[in-house]
Amino acid sequence: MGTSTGPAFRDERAMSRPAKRSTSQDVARAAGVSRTTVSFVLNDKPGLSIPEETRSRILDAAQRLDYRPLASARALAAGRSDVALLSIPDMPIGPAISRFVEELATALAQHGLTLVTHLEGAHGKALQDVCATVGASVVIGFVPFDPDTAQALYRAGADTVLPSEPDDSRDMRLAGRLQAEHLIGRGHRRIGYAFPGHSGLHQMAEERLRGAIDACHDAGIDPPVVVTTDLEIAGAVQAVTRWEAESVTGICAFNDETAIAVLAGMHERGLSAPADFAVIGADDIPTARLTIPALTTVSFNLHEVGRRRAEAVMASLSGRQPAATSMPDDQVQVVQRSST
Amino acid sequence: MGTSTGPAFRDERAMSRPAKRSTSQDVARAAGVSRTTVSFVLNDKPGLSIPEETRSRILDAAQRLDYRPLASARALAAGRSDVALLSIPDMPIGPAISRFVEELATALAQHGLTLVTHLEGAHGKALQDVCATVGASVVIGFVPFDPDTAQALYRAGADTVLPSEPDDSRDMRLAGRLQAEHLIGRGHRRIGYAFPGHSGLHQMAEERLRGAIDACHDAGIDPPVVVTTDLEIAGAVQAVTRWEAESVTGICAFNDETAIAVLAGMHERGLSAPADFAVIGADDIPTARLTIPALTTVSFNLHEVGRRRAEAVMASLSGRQPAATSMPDDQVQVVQRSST
DNA sequence: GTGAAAGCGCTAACAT
DNA sequence: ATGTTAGCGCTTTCAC
Repeated sequence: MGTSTGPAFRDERAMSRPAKRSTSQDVARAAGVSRTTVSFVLNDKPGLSIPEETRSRILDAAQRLDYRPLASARALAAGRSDVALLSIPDMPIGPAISRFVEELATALAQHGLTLVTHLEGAHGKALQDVCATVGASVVIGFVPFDPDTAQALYRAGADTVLPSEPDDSRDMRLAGRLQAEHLIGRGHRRIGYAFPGHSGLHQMAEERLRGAIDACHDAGIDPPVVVTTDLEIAGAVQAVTRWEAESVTGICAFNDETAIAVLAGMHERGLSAPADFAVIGADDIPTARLTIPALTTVSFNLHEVGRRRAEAVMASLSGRQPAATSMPDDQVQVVQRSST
Repeated sequence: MGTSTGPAFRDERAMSRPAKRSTSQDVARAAGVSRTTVSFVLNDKPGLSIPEETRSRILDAAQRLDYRPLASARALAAGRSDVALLSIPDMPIGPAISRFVEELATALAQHGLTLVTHLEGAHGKALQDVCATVGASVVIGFVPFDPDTAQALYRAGADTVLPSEPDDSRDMRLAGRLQAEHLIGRGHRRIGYAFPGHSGLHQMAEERLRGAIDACHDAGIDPPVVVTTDLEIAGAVQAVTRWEAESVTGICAFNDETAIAVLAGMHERGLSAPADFAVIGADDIPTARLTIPALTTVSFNLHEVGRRRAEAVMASLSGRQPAATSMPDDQVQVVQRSST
């Protein structure tokens, strides 16, 4: 293809790396004002009345030059950053979680925060290092961080770390409660609970289980027969066998995937839902409606949950009290399908 | 609870926000040297022979003060950052993807890069803004970005954007090819392809489908009968009906979830695998072994894939050619279960 | 080998 | 209303 005259030409335009970023100085020059004014306009600093003319002239220039403030410089100067870091525990990520992340990101964006996520499952980089590296001013977890970790995060530069306290696990508890109540409402008096095998899920699972236990207690029946069920047929069969022995008739699964395992275990034993056992999952993942039979499950209004979490973040950032959260009724509810 | 004497006391220790971060100045002072030296030691600048004594004195001080360079300052001064940003398309995230992310993060960490991810599904923040905000010097996508987007990313401050060209979609293609070859190898001469309904998946799906088409071509049989199948029973039933009409006997599904939908559609029609149709998925998600029957699927060695991708990133960062990638045989292969 | 000094691009007092 | 100025914490020439 190439002639022997020299490869230099090709390389010239090989990587079309465009013009370098433009600086606030460039914008100032282009608009015929000083950097200060540019800064004021672009951050529309309150308490300043800048002539519409100047303003639009600056905005124009910025637009034209595709100016984008350099994050590091801005952060350094301002002493804060717009980055929020979400730490996702080492757990199987499913559609439920990603939906939540998206909603949270969207909600935070409306407050000017940019969300990025870090998976705890990745080795080689501790959360506080990540926090420092991206200069996050907010770090958000699924469950409260233990004090040491939180401390480390603050030292790594975080302004606020959430969730700070118990409050936020209410949704989790509620899911478990709804599951059990649903089963109890349909006449089941002896409940089983399928607990996930994956250790990253334990904390969350404890909360959901707690909710189920509470519901049983309130209904005056025995607490659920808890059996660990990982995502393998063999284990599921064992679990099912155990429940049979205990005369269980309704099973709450930690989540939909665990529920699917239960269903598989039942099938293996020649049993089927809802006749032999009623089973209810949680999270309402897309495949929940594709199981045989379709899975009754607890569905979260992720949009609302994300929004609420974002509220909490903003409140905490501005030192306010995280406004009393609305009743969660519209945030989580069971969707009845045929497995119960 | 509080007396009227004043709430000040409680607030004092309410938030145990620890001592402020220590600066390189602090370390310098504590070690009795200048900031320069601290910087040299901590970044162990090459070509400098600093006495072991001084060095350890500094390292000690840094340790003791839990010193962590401020990312924004470092980035500003050095003109580069250690942040890599992975953009995940708007698609249902599953265990496969999260595993990949973890592996990639781990591999990159070994080269000093910190990976964070951004979900495209989140509205309100364009990728280039996120890139700028976190000061990423590397942006990684699943499929090559279109030129405009890539351009925007460079302007947003990225040093390198990947994947740059076709190359990286080879794994995708290969998955489709393996699916089809598996079916063909088992005697099927008329193949169906279940294409995902979710638009975020299309690009990837095209690649996989391409691989299947190639395989059919190589085997001298007709290309697959492609039917879009989203994650609903109704659609799945239609798809199955179509395949019946076309005398298809083996079905490649874009991924395991789509395969599950196919299985559900078949069940609804009173059909079952592998007798009526053989079906093969892709990704080997945890629930693939829990379907009825257990799903034959294509499994990726995510560890290897992640590592290779990290190599490519490092190569591109240092301007090198992305070393010829090893044969992919050990990176993707079909795992035979009972649905075929 | 180590330190002094000059910025990196931006924000925020403080002038004007 | 706009410009001047002084840093933010760090890296990195360039002298010593």
